[in-house]
Amino acid sequence: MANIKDVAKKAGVGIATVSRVINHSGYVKKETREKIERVIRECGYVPNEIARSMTAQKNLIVAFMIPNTTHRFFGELLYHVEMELDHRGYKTMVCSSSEQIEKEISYIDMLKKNRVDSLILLTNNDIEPYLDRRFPLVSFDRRFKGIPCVTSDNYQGGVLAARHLIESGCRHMMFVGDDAQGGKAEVITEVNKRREGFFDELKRQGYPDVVNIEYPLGNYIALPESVHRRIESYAEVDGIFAISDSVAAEVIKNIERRGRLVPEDVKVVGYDGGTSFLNLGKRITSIDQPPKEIASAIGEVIQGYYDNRKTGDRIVPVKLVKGDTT
Amino acid sequence: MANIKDVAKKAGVGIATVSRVINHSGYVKKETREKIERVIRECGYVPNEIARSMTAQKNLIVAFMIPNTTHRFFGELLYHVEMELDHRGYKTMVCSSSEQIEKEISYIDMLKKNRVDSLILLTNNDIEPYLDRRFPLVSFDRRFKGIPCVTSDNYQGGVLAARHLIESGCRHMMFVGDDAQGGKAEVITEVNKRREGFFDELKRQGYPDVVNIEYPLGNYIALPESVHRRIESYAEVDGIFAISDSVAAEVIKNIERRGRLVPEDVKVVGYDGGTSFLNLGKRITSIDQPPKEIASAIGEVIQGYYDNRKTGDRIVPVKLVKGDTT
DNA sequence: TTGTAAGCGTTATCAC
DNA sequence: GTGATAACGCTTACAA
Repeated sequence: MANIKDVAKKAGVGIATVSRVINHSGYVKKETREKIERVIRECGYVPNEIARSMTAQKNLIVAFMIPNTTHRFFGELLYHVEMELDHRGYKTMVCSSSEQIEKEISYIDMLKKNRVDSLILLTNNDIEPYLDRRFPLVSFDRRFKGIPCVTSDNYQGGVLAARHLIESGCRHMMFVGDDAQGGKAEVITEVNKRREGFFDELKRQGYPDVVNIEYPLGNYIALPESVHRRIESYAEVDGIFAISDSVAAEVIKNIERRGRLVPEDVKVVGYDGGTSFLNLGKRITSIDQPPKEIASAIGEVIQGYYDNRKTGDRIVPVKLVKGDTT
Repeated sequence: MANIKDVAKKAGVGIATVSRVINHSGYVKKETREKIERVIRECGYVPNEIARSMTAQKNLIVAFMIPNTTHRFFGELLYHVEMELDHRGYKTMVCSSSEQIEKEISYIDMLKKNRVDSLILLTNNDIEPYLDRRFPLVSFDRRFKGIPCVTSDNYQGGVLAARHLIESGCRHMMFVGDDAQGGKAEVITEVNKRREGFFDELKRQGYPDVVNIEYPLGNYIALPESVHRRIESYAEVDGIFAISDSVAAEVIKNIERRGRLVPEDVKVVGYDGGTSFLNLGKRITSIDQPPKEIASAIGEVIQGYYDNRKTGDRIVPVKLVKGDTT
């Protein structure tokens, strides 16, 4: 591959002039420029980005640390984040952690190594001790002191779910969701606010007795059989708010397997929305947290770092989208 | 951040010695090494990977060009590819194309720019003119002359689907799938072999009349209403093979909406399998193409390039996994 | 064993 | 307008 030196030699100019041409910087006589452009075309020269990163001291790569890309919402979020960053001229490095803190730490280390410029955090592990605020960090759905946080309005989502179930005539409510932090007291994610908002609103509206089904964070896909048994032991429950659409889908499947009908006997609201469960037989009524807008907010924070602007937290509004399960 | 020079100065040695220590290369006296290691620890020195790439002329980054990460199978495949590559010491850059050839071309250009070392191709566009065989390329589900191809055994998948439907008592078969190449004659993907295998096997077993519902490639998610109408116009059909699980899900939903039952009236087989539709109410009988093994095959090809070994095509076996739709 | 110095391919600062 | 030349932070001959 030809490099800038070859081009300069072939064009009979200095490398600085070639650099000016490819960067559209500084003054270059028209003829010189045209000559150089011709040579560049002739030898198919393309500037080496590694060398550029070397002098620029940055590589325009953003790492996205994510539990997996298998979970529907994560896949969607990644898609929009990549689009957003690409649009802004940055590349996205996927970093699936499989929820393992060791992998997460190794991803965080990429910042020191200059492998990536910045990092988007999405985790339920206790990585606080590994975070160095001197690096450009953004966190999704989780507060770390001094690090900008992007999140959907989880609390409001819980409130909306409560109101909707009440309006739909439900009287005995239940919340189903993992405890996210897996018993680790240090870890509190914004996702917990879905539960809080739900409980608070129900209390305000005169429904103080809500069943809370909480279980350790699993693999984001299947719900343990024991959880299903706990759910069905509350025969009077007629309104359920599940922490995510995938949990909702599992819950619905199980309820129907036991012979009760959704939404006739039990109504179910999930969280995530979007196209997540578009081709599921039954469309889940869900609190819609728009991945595109979340990605856009994340993009702004990242851009802020590149522009030496410090940005604050961003809470993205949610709305309830009615489906076939309420 | 401290660099190798700082470390050398603080330790009172030359930078070459520090380099030897961090790379475990060459001879270094024990005491010198220990001294350097202490200094490294003290000032938290970590080698700059950009600079390393500069000399190494490679950055250990692999680009994965993929239509999107929203489609369940793609999300899963990406997950396993990233795991596999990470395991081998390479980083994965996600490159969602949204099926746009312009984006794909810009991703291919990253090779020339040294932004990535190699590229995994997953596309239905006519990118043949943009591929330069001097670069390390791997293609998934698509043959390009001179480029190693990893694919599941699509033909065999079609055969298995045909046999299963016959054994399940179906007599009037249908294939439903996009034409992938969108009418572009130049583009023929391996995915088409699902159709071929299905038709061939049916013919061999004495079912020459198969309905073929073909439509232009869309967004991988929703099936156009017109396609649903074409499907239902064949009232005698009792066995359907869909090109993917997401298409199968759409087809099933529509059939049931019109009042026919799956699998009682119509049996449906999809393609992809895995955990893709795990939390769908009804589990789809599907040709399982294991993303983990595909990722592993891709990893081997990539590794081959780094080791200066040329690898050949890899066809990953598939199997039919019975669900609730047949 | 260890240090000096020449790359790696750019960008940017100076003189001219 | 333009061309040397010094960074950028590392690896690796080659000397010592």
